Amino acid sequence: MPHHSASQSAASSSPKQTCLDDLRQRILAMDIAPGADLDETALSAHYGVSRTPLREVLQRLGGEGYVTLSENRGAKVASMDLAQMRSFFQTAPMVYASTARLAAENRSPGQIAILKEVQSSFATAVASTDAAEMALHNHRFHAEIGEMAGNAYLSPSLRRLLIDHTRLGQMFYRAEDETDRTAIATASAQHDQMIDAIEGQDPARAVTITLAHWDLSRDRIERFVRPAPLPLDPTEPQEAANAL
Amino acid sequence: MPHHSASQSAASSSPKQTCLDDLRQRILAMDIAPGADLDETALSAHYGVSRTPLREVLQRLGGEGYVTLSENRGAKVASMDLAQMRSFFQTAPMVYASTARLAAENRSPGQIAILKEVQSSFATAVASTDAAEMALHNHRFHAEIGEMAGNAYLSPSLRRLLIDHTRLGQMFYRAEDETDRTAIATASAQHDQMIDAIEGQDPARAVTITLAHWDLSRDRIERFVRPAPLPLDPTEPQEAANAL
DNA sequence: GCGCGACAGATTGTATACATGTTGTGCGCA
DNA sequence: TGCGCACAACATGTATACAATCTGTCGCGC
Repeated sequence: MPHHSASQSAASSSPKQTCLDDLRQRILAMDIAPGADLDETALSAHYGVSRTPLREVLQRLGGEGYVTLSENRGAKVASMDLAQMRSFFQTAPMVYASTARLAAENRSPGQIAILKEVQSSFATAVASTDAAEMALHNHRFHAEIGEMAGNAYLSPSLRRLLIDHTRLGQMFYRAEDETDRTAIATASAQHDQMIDAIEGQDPARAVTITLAHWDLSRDRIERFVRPAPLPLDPTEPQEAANAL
Repeated sequence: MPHHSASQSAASSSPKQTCLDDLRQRILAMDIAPGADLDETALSAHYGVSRTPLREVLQRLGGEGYVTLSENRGAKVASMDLAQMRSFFQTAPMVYASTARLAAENRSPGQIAILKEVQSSFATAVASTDAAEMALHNHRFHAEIGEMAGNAYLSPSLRRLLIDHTRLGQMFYRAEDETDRTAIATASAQHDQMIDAIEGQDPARAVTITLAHWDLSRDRIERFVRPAPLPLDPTEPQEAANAL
């Protein structure tokens, strides 16, 4: 079996780093399902590293919240049970808003440049309707805002949130109907507004836009979790029922 | 050199687990200073494990925020520079308050029992004026409230905050004058009140007490960072200057 | 005398072999 | 036929040997 090449540009880093990055990406893209076991032997063969560095990678992914480790029972991809969903919706707006505020206060010009580039990649993915790429670039976008915030005490929670948000977002970006496509366009426009607010060091506006962005995302996710009921009158278009 | 035995009861766990727990404890107690390098060979000899599991322990501590890892340059104990202090003070009240609210909402009876036991140990340490034990039991107390909150997205930040709060607290608990001793007694009383509020499922009260607890702690820490100036009139007692 | 480059020691990173523990299977027995 | 125990196959945990990288020092040349 040939090695699974990382889809990103990442050029010439060590095989261990490649493995780390690729596993993160595959988990985010739900290429590896939540709850799946990660077999050390298989993965080490796959990435062409021995088990020793691979296990270190897993330990690290464990620390970042991508996987859960249990003694003598290996690593599993972090699950996304419904009990956690409640926590997710409770916690996300607070952490996102705080991060946006801090990013607007502390951002450096170099970081603005990076953020714009990431957003450009995101827009490209949107144009090409590549769901996985959208979700991944959206992840990078928000992770970069986390970097700007420069708060070592807040970022661990932000990272944990973004993992599951990205995985949930796969469903969002994969959607095909017109309403969803509009929502994605809105989300992209909000990214541009966020860049503006952060670049202009306007914390209040950055928070406002971020919360609007969150509301949009939350609505889409909830719509997915609780999908449109079948129309009571089968002759009526489903869109109407969905609008409730 | 004999093995550094873990001071806690932890009985018969594996040497690797002992190593993990002991390193955490020593970092929290500032027995290993912030910024100190951790030598793999020396530590593996010290704990009687080989470098392989020791490195996994370090990876894990890295994920938890106890140490920072850099490529080909080993592990260092997480530093506590002044740039981060600002973030610490900004972030702590929000995270602590949110955690307290959730703990009051979600706590289970079994967890209440644990919390009371931890608080009992804390009170014992206070009575015996053992600074390191106070700080460690205080850590466990707040970590247990984090468990009660049961929010996987908030707890990473809480854990990161508690690490540095405990390290800063070493100074607090070590203090010797009457004012500080009163503050410690107040802190302990607040713990009892927090248990009450959480047990009674009163989120608002839990938050109020938690914020008061934070304010007390913050004042003590600031007092330490900006110590009392030498009295302009050397004949006057130093306490007066401190009161400003 | 100062700076630069090469070497040596030390430290980290990786691979492989082996030990330990877990899990599934099949046989025997009630 | 159903339950339980033993064993085998497999996966994880650990140790040791080796490779690669970094760091400090010495010596050479400018």
